[in-house]
Amino acid sequence: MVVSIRDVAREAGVSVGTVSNVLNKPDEVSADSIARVQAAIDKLGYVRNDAARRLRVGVSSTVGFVVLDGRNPFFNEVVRGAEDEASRHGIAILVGNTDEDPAREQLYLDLFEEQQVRGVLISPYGDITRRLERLRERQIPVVLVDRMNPEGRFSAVATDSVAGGRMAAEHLLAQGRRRLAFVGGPFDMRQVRDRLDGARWAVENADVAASLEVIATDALSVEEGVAAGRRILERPPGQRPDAVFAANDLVALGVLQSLSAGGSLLVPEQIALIGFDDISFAAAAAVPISSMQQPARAIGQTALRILLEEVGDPGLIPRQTVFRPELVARASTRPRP
Amino acid sequence: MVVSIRDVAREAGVSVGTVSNVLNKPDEVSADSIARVQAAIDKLGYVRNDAARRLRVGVSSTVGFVVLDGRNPFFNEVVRGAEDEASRHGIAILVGNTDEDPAREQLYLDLFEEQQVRGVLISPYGDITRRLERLRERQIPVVLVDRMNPEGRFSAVATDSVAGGRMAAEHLLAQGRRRLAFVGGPFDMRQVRDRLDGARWAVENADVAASLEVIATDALSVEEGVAAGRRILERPPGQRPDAVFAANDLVALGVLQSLSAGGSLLVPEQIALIGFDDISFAAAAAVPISSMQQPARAIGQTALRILLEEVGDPGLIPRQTVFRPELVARASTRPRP
DNA sequence: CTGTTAGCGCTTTCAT
DNA sequence: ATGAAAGCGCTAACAG
Repeated sequence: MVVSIRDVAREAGVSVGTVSNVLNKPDEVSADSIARVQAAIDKLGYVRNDAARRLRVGVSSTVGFVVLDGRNPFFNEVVRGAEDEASRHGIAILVGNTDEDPAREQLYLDLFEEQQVRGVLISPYGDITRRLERLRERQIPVVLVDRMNPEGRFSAVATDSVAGGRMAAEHLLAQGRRRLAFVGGPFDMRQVRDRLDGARWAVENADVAASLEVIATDALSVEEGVAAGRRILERPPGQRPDAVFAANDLVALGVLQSLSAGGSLLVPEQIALIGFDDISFAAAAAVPISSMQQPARAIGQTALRILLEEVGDPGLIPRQTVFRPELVARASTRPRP
Repeated sequence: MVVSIRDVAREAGVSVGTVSNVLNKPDEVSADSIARVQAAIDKLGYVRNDAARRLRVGVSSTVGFVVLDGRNPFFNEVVRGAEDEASRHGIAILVGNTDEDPAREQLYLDLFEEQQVRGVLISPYGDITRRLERLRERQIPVVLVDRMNPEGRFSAVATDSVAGGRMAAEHLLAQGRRRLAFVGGPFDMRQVRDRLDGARWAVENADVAASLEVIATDALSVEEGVAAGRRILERPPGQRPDAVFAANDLVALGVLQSLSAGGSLLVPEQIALIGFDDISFAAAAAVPISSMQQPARAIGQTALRILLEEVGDPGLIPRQTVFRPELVARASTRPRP
């Protein structure tokens, strides 16, 4: 039923070694052999058994990518970037979604380890340095994505979230806003803390008197954004912030949705709004949303490139690649007339 | 360096067979052995070598999912649904993006076949029945996603695109629109043809005199939608359609973006607009976009469930599961005042 | 350049 | 209930 390299060899009238060489080192084989083996492969419909190959060689040609939120277009762009780079090296990417669930994070890491993936890209949720170190002991390099690794134990590719938070808040202040609110959470997500820290710094070091309150959410989702927006609406108008910095665009979209429900349209006249990531849907929103742009595609590409370099040379010193976010100002933070 | 079942056996003072049994059939092993093997596993940090296991048993615990467009939130929801179901069975999903490229479609199918995945979910682009049949010959079941298989050779889970197209057009007609335009393409995508066919049927069988023109795009993307919208804008106002049915929400978002560029805001007053899929961003658009909702999550779940059933019983007769799309009417198709 | 052959680590008989 | 041993399909080392 199942065609093995043996069958191909018999059909082509050569040895299994030759067939293997045709597959792996064609230049060490005569043209004649190549032709006959190819013919046999086509005739028999042979497909190499990757398990056997891996058992022998010890590594696979897949890279695992543990993603924080598979429904966030930002991450999909990052994956896309990694994929682009991977396909150039004949590598496929196995994507595992954790949805901010540590148990699933574990599950996928275990799976990848069993599968002896060539390397792991991960946008980590909790603190899993230990787990990742074990992977590396097993010769499986790890590159952190969308998150720095201050201790420098792992290579990381990310955007400078602190700078991004600062720039976002500075932009709001420059537009004349003074009562800022940061909407986001949970705070055990490093990116969230960093963005808030940056914003806080900007407010504290501003030339003008301004305040920053925190409106915490349970996740970075549209739904949580909607809920946060409602909480703002419930307040008497005088006590509302005059600007909202959402931890990412999904939250921003949610906030916008509540704030403009019923045609009230408070944005940007009464409340300015800025998000983070600059997903493509931010520009198409009811009120085009300002955002801190991250080079998502480039992040994915770079991460994969570094990963492959570490595969090639395990002794490589981990390096941190930091992209600078860029302000994309749109209608949602236009100054009041 | 790398810990094998042999090392565990030695450490625990049992044979490799027993270790294997502890791992796979714990009830055929004495409690004492289980305890000692467990201890040894923990101490040594043993991780099963999936390649060896697979070589022996012949199947893996992954399912491949060949996706048409990884950046379409609709597909991400479908993947999510499949993942939910998969994680319940200890199965991981390997996602491959084709971006409507037949070559990449091939590539991923080859890869999955080499990897002996447990089964394949696929939203196919071209006609690859032959290729899929070969997979099935190799005991790899295939379930089509988001696309029916009229010949009934494969199980399929999809939304009734013809009905959806019909309902969308009927809705536009009911809002008093008469000059409809279908924006979408390419037409070798089955879903696109079906949606158009449904719309055409509705127009031809309407009580009123109405027309339907086709504005073809090269892909179902926001960019292509933008381009199509521009072409509409270039016409003299009298020759523009008074309603646009976009083949999916990405295209609809693009069309909306051109039509409302420069603050002209033709939607819905002059041109009504409806999309397909009801991705979450449709509701948050500049003008909330009406759409034909597909139960994306349920589609993914169902597809995976059927796939696993076919894994268990390869003789199963293929079945077609069809969901009915639901109209979600929003501002973009509000009747003219 | 080609053929022969030894395992990679695991599961699964088959004895015991 | 446990141990011994065969062998899954492949690659790489070696001999020719």
